[in-house]
Amino acid sequence: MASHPDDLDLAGLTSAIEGFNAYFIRLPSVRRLSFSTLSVLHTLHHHGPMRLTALTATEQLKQPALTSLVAKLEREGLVTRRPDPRDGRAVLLSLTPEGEHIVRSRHADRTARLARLVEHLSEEERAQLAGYTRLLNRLTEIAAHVEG
Amino acid sequence: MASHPDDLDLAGLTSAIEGFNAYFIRLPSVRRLSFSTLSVLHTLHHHGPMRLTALTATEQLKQPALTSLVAKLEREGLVTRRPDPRDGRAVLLSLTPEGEHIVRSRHADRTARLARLVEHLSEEERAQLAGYTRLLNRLTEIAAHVEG
DNA sequence: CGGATGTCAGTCGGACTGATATAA
DNA sequence: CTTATATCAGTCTGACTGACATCC
Repeated sequence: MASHPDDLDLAGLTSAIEGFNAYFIRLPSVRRLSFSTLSVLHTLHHHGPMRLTALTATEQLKQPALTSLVAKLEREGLVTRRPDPRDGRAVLLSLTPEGEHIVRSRHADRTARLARLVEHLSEEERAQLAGYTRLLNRLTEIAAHVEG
Repeated sequence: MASHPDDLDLAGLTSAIEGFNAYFIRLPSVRRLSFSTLSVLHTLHHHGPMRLTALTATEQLKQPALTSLVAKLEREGLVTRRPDPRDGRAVLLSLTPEGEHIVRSRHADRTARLARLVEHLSEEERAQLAGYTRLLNRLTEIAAHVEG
């Protein structure tokens, strides 16, 4: 007799995600980059050019903190700031090629680390894993709609 | 003809995990607790009593930073410090009931948030998701062996 | 003028390096 | 004596609150 779909153990799944993340998040970086810096680079990479206020919504920082962080990133050549042609008050932030490089490089490192883990899985488990990419993207999409 | 197991797109899966984590990590907490604090509580919860040096291995902090962080957590009643009976130099750290409560409470919040997302999945997707728990735990276990 | 966007000033907590006490 | 464990002192980065300039 097949198990009922509602047997899905949400607390157990949550624990599994928490445990895997504790491993997956840790990523020694050559340059010492703060959590906030990496989060800003990640957001700009996926979202494209955006204004400072928009970043306060996704990052966990207030406006003044972002002003100084972005100023520092500009000095380091990771982010460019240009005035918004449509709104004289606003500035548009984008990644420089070097900023893009950091995001891609970290992504590549994570992919390589994941590859080393997957080597130890069975054929069956690898096949199962392949289906989770789509499912995770579904969940992220749903999260974007459900929350803000 | 079934697709070959090696069709597993690791870069795509990595992106999916990164994207989902960007959502899953964010968790507004009533008390203002730093990332490091939460990580220490999480580690002590899962590992049980351990000495300060052992924490420097899992957390991304040096010894002096942990000394002051733990001192603060002790003042706040989240962690207890007692001398290691087997080694006069060392102290053993454990969570107080209140420290345990924080970890459990955050876990419960994440479970509840996940539940709200899962409501929007089809029966088929929910069934697929159920298998993910075991697979993630496998990967975490492998990671513990592969890395240090 | 009222609301939104971003910056400036001052303060504070949290992490680092380097040096130090104590026990194995 | 040497090594390991933890702490103390001083410095610095990064985030906050509150006040402010600028543009819609």
